[in-house]
Amino acid sequence: MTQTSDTTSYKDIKQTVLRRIRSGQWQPDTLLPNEQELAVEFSCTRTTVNRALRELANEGFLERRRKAGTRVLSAPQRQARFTIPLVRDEVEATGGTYRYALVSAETQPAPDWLAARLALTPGQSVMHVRCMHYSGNTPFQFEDRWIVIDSVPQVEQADFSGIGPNDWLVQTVPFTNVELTFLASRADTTLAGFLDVPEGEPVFTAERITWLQGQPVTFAKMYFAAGYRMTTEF
Amino acid sequence: MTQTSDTTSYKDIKQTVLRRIRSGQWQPDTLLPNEQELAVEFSCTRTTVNRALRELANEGFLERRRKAGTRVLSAPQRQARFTIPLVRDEVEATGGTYRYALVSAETQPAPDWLAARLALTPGQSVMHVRCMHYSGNTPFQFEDRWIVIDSVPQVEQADFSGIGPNDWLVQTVPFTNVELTFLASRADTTLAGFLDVPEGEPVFTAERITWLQGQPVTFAKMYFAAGYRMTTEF
DNA sequence: TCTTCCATTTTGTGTAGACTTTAAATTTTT
DNA sequence: AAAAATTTAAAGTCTACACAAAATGGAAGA
Repeated sequence: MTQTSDTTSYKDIKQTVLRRIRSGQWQPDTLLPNEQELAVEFSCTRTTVNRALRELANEGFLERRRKAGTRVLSAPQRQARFTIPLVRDEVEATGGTYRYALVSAETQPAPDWLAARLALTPGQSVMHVRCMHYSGNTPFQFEDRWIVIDSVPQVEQADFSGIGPNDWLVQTVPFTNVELTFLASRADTTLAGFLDVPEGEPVFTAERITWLQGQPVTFAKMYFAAGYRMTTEF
Repeated sequence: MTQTSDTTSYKDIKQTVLRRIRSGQWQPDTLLPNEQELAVEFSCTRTTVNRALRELANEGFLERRRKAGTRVLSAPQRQARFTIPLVRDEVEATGGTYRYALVSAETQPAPDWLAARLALTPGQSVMHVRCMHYSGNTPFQFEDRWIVIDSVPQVEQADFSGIGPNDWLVQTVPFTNVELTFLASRADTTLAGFLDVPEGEPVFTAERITWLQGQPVTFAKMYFAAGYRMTTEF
């Protein structure tokens, strides 16, 4: 039989399974009927059941193991998905006017802590770029970035006075691997000046390391203005 | 023909497509060949190509639209997936011994800010639970939580002296919806005491609101010990 | 020139069936 | 008993095909 209006779709199955989990009908650790049985129940093929259950497992509701079957996860390992927005988009989403300003850009040998962090050879050349992102005239983010020149030689010709290093990199270098860290740091004198907050103020901070096929490309520290909150729903 | 060792799998296709994107062969905004053409190239069915491309789109590399085709996303909206670990797991993963201590638990009318945040009726009863999570004898996290009694009536009989409210809730109440926020806050006197840090210290903080079918269930603020970093790779 | 409508292309999803892989469970051997 | 080999159940993936749905681009009409 082919797909008609009365066909059970994989989305319906997902919904139904979720409802049963949430209603407590299928408690945590419960073993679900196997795909074949569910296919009979939903009057569809095993393929369709498979897709529904596979996606629910991806989303962290179920655990599936060959031969062992499918069971409801006890502590739903729900994973928050943060879509890291581009600064410009984030500013404009709040109704602000995005403005960018370059603070400094210079080539220098990598400081020891950076060399250690990125597994560089000591003294390897990096471009150090510092810049500000504003929402209107209010500081939004201070960006402190290092770019490994050997990995992105074109960076020596780049002009960061009009375009932010992140935008430039996104356009220029693909990447394979990102390590993202969130933390709370304290505003030192310099940072306090840039962000226009009192010295010692807690500052929400994101660190981002980007690799291209095992080669370190860039390390960025992004300091957000006071009161910044990173939110996600799931 | 059936699946043999020389069959191209959807995983191979994903790899190949990714490689082409990363190598620059398929630049951002490039329109990919359609599924039928790729199926011919990879000597497989369109179904298999479809799965590969669908997953890559889910992962944020491609954008797909009917009739318009599949194209490489210009600014890869890579999404960070944080798996929010249970505190116990997190402590034990670092080799520490997890210890839990209840600080206080009392039923009270919801404070105004909480009622506003959770859309409660003013003065609705909530259980306010405060507790500490330790790694060995080192403070790891201070948890400040409110539980809406109307949504979880059993909470009045719960005993939080031995089990943390989060563990209890996970076992007791399914949930449908979570809002998670990260921010940097400042340690006030109380918090500084619990976390054993100087007053005014920046503290990495997570707020979590949980809903069950539109009903607010719980609001939790989790204050992490000094130096805490939340990291993910993708 | 502008709008409306329609054909066409491309992805989306389903059916039916087969073979593959993993690992749990059982049996056999030591 | 314990270890090794075998069976077997369940998910994983692929083929081959069909129809559905969306949206683009062009044609027809105003």
